[in-house]
Amino acid sequence: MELSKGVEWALHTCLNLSWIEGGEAKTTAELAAYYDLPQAYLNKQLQALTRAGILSSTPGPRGGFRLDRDPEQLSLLDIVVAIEGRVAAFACEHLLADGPGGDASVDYALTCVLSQAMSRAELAWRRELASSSLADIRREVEAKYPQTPGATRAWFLTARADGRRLARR
Amino acid sequence: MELSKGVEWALHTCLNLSWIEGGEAKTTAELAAYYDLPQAYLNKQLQALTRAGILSSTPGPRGGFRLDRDPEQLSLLDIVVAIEGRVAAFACEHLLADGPGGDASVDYALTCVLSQAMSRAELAWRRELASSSLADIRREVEAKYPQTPGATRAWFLTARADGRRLARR
DNA sequence: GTCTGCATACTCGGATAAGAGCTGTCCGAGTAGCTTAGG
DNA sequence: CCTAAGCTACTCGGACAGCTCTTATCCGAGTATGCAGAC
Repeated sequence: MELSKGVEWALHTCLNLSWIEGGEAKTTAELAAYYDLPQAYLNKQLQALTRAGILSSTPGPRGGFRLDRDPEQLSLLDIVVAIEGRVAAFACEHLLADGPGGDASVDYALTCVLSQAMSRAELAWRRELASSSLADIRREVEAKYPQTPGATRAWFLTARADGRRLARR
Repeated sequence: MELSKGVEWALHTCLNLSWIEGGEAKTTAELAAYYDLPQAYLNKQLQALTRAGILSSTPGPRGGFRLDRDPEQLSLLDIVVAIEGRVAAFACEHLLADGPGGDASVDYALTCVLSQAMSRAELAWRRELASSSLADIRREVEAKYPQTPGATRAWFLTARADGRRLARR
């Protein structure tokens, strides 16, 4: 039970995109170069975010990705689910159905006490992630590290200038 | 991000063992037959539980596994960790260290706001699992399905009688 | 009858394959902008 | 000089391998039991 690395990348990339906000799209190459990530694989994650309606993409020159949702309305859970697909689903259906006195017509996810306990834990996890919006994170970072937004913006400006070099990676 | 099937098996098997309690050890074959599980693979999970000090094992004839800890002192988290090993650890260390202004000497797991948010969620999950002991689960099952403990005990008695047949599986 | 030694069968334990999913990579479809030729 | 068509280069998107971890299996080490033989 390990989270994909893509989740980490997606979270930080969404945060960076929320600071850009020039209405300007950022390419996979730029976003990957920021953290020195494999370009093509990050692109795969960005595709997933686009399918989920979190980012919007435009092909061709001057294309790239931009944030397509209000950070206030974008929770960490949205991002995690977009990348991971399904989340750890724990259900005892087959187990109890195959045991003595098992009944295939019963939904054991609802009756099994252990299954319910595991679901409560999973729910607590989801609730915690759903309670933090990207805007919350942004505010917290700005409070702790006031220079971060400006530094990030500046980096991406120079990156645009050096675009040709980045593309060679 | 999917939990091992072994977690589910381990939870139910520990619950069953807590009902047996005759001081008598149950073999992998018996425990596996109860849910019609692959014997050798369940054995692997039981080994992990033994290494974690949750079960105790005795080899040879009349051997098997028995619960080696007070159900009051055994949380669901203990069992999950025993099977899964490590739990979903989310840390942004390498990511931020490789970014602009990254510093290899900084522990970003403590400074990164996103990492902290993810840790809070994981903590909520662990706390929820740690708050349920096996004894709690047992009490709840006995309240909802009073006949279950007796039925389980009875099944394992006949299984002992039919031991030879089970071993052929 | 009782004790001792041995053979037997049984159970766990770790070492060993097969499959699924995550990780990483590459090339094609489509588009914006530049170039160039014509009016 | 202005316009328009074509070309170029750039970017996303999905299809294609490599690798780690989960799933599944098998055989060997060690032990309690039952039996046989001696005292």
